[in-house]
Amino acid sequence: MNNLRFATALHILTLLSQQPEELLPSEYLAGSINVNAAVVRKEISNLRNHGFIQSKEGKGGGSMLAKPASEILLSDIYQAVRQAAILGRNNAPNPACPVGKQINAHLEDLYSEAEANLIRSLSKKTLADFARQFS
Amino acid sequence: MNNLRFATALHILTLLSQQPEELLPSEYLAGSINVNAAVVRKEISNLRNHGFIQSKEGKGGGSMLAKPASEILLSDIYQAVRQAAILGRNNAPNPACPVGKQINAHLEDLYSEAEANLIRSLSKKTLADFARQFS
DNA sequence: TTGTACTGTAATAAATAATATTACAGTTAT
DNA sequence: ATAACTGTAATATTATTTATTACAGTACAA
Repeated sequence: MNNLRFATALHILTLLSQQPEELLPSEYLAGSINVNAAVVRKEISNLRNHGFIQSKEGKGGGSMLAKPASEILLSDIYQAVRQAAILGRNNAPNPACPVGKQINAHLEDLYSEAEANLIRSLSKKTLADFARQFS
Repeated sequence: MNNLRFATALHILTLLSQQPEELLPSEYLAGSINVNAAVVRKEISNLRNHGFIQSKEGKGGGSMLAKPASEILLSDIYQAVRQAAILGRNNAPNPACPVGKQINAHLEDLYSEAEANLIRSLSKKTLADFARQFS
């Protein structure tokens, strides 16, 4: 997660939540976020697959929220853009070493637990809570 | 944190905690972890700066824990290798947009809160707790 | 006092990952 | 038809991470 995806996704969703009746084009969203429109469209595609957004093609098209901002948890957004374990990747340790042989299993346990805690804490806020701060 | 540093650091410290009286050379540690010895020495240097490890140069030298494993919290290790916010980086959004102008401040708040929760959860386990699983 | 086995550190290279750019076929409104 | 969009893929660029190499410095031990 040393990347821009969470910030980008949340930015997109915040903008959409402010005009929930409007179809906003990707160029407009990209202009506010200051990234390339193709990047925005790719993230929108992901968020759409997760059911947060619906889009319309063609002239006058764009994207809007597919459900109320109050029903989208920040943990849902996190999980939609999640790519790797929160505490990082593992090595490929030496299986001939007693520690090396077992460490990845124990690291995985630790990572899942830490991530479950993170998700629990993010699930306490909705997109609506986050977006409300901007009005 | 989409990297190997947390896993590497915890692996080093686990090995050291198993032979708390011995000076273990970086080549040996690197062999168990299966990374380059220079990488191990660099991480050791960082962990030493944080007071977890002491090293001895020269023949017969190596590293050992500088304090009991029961006094090293997993959150301390996390903080020693931490490089970026847990939820990722921010964009450089358009300041002409009302959302773009404010979003980074709100993201920072969210990141700090999430990170504080993570640290709290990691602080409940010590290196000794983690290493105990291997015996 | 010399050889051996280490550390500490830096410079560079290589590999991997993330992002930007470009392009264009397909869709819809007018 | 034309214009304004989306969806998606291919490629290029940039950034980040890791590996490699090198070597001066330190300490032990014969």
